[in-house]
Order: sequence, then structure tokens, then C-alpha cells
Amino acid sequence: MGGTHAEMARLLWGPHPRPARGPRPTLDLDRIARAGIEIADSDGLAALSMQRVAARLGVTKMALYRYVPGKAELVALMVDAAIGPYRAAGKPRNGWREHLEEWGRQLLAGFQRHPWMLDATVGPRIMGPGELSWLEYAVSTLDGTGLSGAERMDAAVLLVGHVREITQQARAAGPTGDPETELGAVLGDLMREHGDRFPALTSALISTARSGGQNQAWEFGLQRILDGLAALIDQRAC
Amino acid sequence: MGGTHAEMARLLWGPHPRPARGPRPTLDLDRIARAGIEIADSDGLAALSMQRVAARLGVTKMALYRYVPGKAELVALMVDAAIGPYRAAGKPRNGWREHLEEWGRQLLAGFQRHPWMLDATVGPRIMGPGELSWLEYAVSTLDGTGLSGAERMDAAVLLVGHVREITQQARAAGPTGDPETELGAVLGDLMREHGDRFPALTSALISTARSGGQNQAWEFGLQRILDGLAALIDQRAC
DNA sequence: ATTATTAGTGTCCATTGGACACAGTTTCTT
DNA sequence: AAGAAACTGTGTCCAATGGACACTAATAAT
Repeated sequence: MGGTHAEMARLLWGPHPRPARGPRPTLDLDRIARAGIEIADSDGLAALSMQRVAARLGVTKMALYRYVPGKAELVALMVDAAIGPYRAAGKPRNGWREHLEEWGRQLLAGFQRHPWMLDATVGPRIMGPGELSWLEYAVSTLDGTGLSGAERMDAAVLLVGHVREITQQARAAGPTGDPETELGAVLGDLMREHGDRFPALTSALISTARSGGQNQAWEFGLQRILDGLAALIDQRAC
Repeated sequence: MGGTHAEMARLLWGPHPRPARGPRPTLDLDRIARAGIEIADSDGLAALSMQRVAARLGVTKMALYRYVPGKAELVALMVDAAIGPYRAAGKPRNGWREHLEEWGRQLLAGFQRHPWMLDATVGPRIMGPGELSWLEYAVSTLDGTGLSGAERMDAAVLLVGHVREITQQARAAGPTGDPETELGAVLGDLMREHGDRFPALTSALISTARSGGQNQAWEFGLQRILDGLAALIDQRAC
């Protein structure tokens, strides 16, 4: 292993000065990260190996270790490159709620473009500049709302959690959107056989049937969180 | 690989009839799962290998494959055994909010007892009876609140997402609770060096300083979600 | 007693992440 | 111009991993 946190920070945050001597490098961190992203996008994070990344770049696996101390660092680079910096699109005259809503939608879109980011962002880790810019924006929208610093952070984290959960659900449902994957079929069988042990669940699922799929779940959670925030902010304002 | 979803379901949901012929098995699924849990509890999911589980049971690695088709299935068993069925503790006269609050606290406690469950529950998968009983309870508390089936499910999922996010934060902060781990130190350095690029974040962190750590974040998100739910329920009731 | 099953073992294999020595390339110094 | 220094990509090697498969021993039905 080559992965201390300090190395990770240096890699994510630079600078990366081109060394003065020696042959010119064939690769750079950006190309490596993009190659990894392409693999993970199409075949999932489990299919990501140093070999495959190297092969895609026309280079030996060991060449990568000249740029990256280990696989964990490569994945961290991929995450930060895949999510990129947040670019606010809305007009700046809107209130915090509109901004956070748009922000959440874009974050969700990012996660769904790169579902492997779910697996890559579990556990303690160091965020890169891109990822941090997302957090920065979310927290900044809550400036002047009367929330404390910790509360503004907590609110952002709460939204991130929701985005992650929805991404996970969407991935389970498969790309079609409805649970007619094999997993969905197995789950159906399961409920048909053991449904009586889970009456509330069964009734909830039946009454659900067709009501909008995961998009509904996303909107529901988003609005509930924003409502909860609004309630607190209003209460503080009085 | 030996892991179709159907096999996973059979393994998690049984039945597991003792075969009539042949020597008596030395192990059973429960003991295997518990051995795995002990390893993951103490050394993390990354340290879980078939070899180590087998060694702890005094048996060869290949013996495990008589019980479990593959590692993925073993992990699924571990998850369901670790979280276990939900046992409602509160008096049944309370309202949905109290029940959900207690439920969330217990779920969080479970995740913090077995932090590796975070890594083990990413991606599409089949839930076991234990896990499903937690979902069942959460959904059942919302019966009769005027929420639709889908909404009741979404509410439960929302809370699970929050629990997961908090667990992740707590794990990053380390067992002490404050960010004085190496990771925390590196993050501090990072903000000291690049803080000017993230003014809102910096100010939020400074004003945070000492305000309660991750417990605060947990309570904040929990109450925000419950407030949001209450708002919707009240609105439906009118 | 024979036979069908089943359980645990031992051996083998491909793949993985990574360590390390080496040869070739480029720039700085003398 | 000529080393020397620093660096790059390659080739080889290794331990550990999940898993396939054949084999022996144990059990119960016939």
C-alpha cells in the first residue's frame, strides 16, 4: 500500500510541477483519471484494475505507479474529476430554496452519470477541490439564514445523503426505471412468499404499484428536507 | 462467481433443510456469519477473506463453499445477522414521530456497532428478513397518517439515508469523536492552505469549532426530516 | 453390504495490487 | 562536448485473493 492521507491530499490538490530532468511523461493525472472513469462508467468499479487502465492508455500497469501511489488514490482522482466543480446555473436572485433544489438536482445527475461514485465514496476519505466546491456552494446558499455554521454544514450533508440513497435505489431498479430486472423479479417472488410477515410493507407496495418510480422518491425526500429546513429558518427569523 | 440473485434469496430466506445423507456438517450459516462479523467488526470489511473466516472456524477455506456460493453471499448473510430484526422498545401508545425517532436511533446504533455495514450495503442487492423487518416497522408507523404507500416507503428510505451518512461521518472522525485523527489534521492543513477558495465553508467551520460533533449532525438531520414529514402529514390532515 | 449423497481437504489457477531492478531519455552542470 | 543526475516506462517477481475441481471419508437408505 502507498496511501497515506497526506499523499492523497498532495495528489488531489497539487501542485504537480513537471520535473526538470528526465524523459517527458507520456501521461498526466487527468488522462489517467479519465481512462479510469470510462472503465468504471461502462463496467463498474469492480472492473477497474490497474491493468485495464494501463491497457487503455497503451502503457504498462507499472507505469501508472509513476503518477499515482496506489489504486485508492486513482479512485480518489476519478471521483473528483467525475463530479467536477459545481457550476451554478440559476439566476442569483433566487432564494436559498431554489438554489439548493437546483444544486441537488445537478448532484443527482452527476451521481447517476457515474453510479460507481457511490462505491468510491464510502468511508473516511479526503475530498478534492471539485467535490469541495459542491459543498461550498450548498453551504453558501444558507448564508444569512440564521443557521449556525454547523447547521449549514449539516443541511448540506443531509442533502448529499438523500442524493446517494436515491442513486442507490435507481441503480437497483436498473436502467429501465421499473423493477423488471432480475433483482426486481426476485424481490417480487420474495414478497409473494413472505409478504404476510410484512403487512405494512406489502400494503405500501401494493398501493404504490405505479406511481412514478424513483423520481417520486427523489422529489419526496428533497421536498421533505427543504420543508424541514424552511421550518427551522422561519422559526429562527421570528 | 457463484452469485445470482435467486441463490442469494434462497440463502437469506431459507429454508435450509439438513440433507438426509452424508456426514453431519460441522458448521452452519449462523456460525459462519458470526465469524465473519467478528472479523469485520475488528478489522474492517477489507480484511475479510474466506481464508480468515475459515481459519477462525478451524476449517479450510474451501469448506465454506459448501455453505455459501461465494463471498458476496457471505457478506449478505453477515449484514442481515448483524442488523438483526428490529425490536420495538417504545410503548405502543406513542405517535409516529416518537416511534420513528426511536427507530432511527436504534438503526444508527446498529450501524455504529458494525461500521463495515456501510461498505457492505452499497449497490443493488437483496435484503434479508432482518433488514426487511426494520423497513416494515418504519413503514408501519406511518400507517394511517394519510401518506400514500410510496410516500411511506420514501420516508423510511430517507431516514435510512441519513443514518448512513452520519455513520460515514462518524467513521471519518474516528472513534474519539473529534477530528484529531490524521485525516482531521490533513483536512485542517487543507483548509488553512486553500480556505480562501471556499469562504462559506471556512466560515461555517470556524463558527462551528466546538458545538457538539457528529451527534449534533445526527439530531439536526433527524429533526429536519421529521419536521418535513410532520408538515406534510399536517397538511394532508386538513 | 452396497450405494447414493454429502462434507471437508488438498491442489491448482487466473487475477489482483504492488515492490524492485533496469535500460533509455532528457536536462543541468562542468 | 561530456558526464552526472534525475526521471520514465518496462519486465520480472511476489503474496494474497476468490474460486474450480478432484478426492477421500462419513452417513443413511436400500
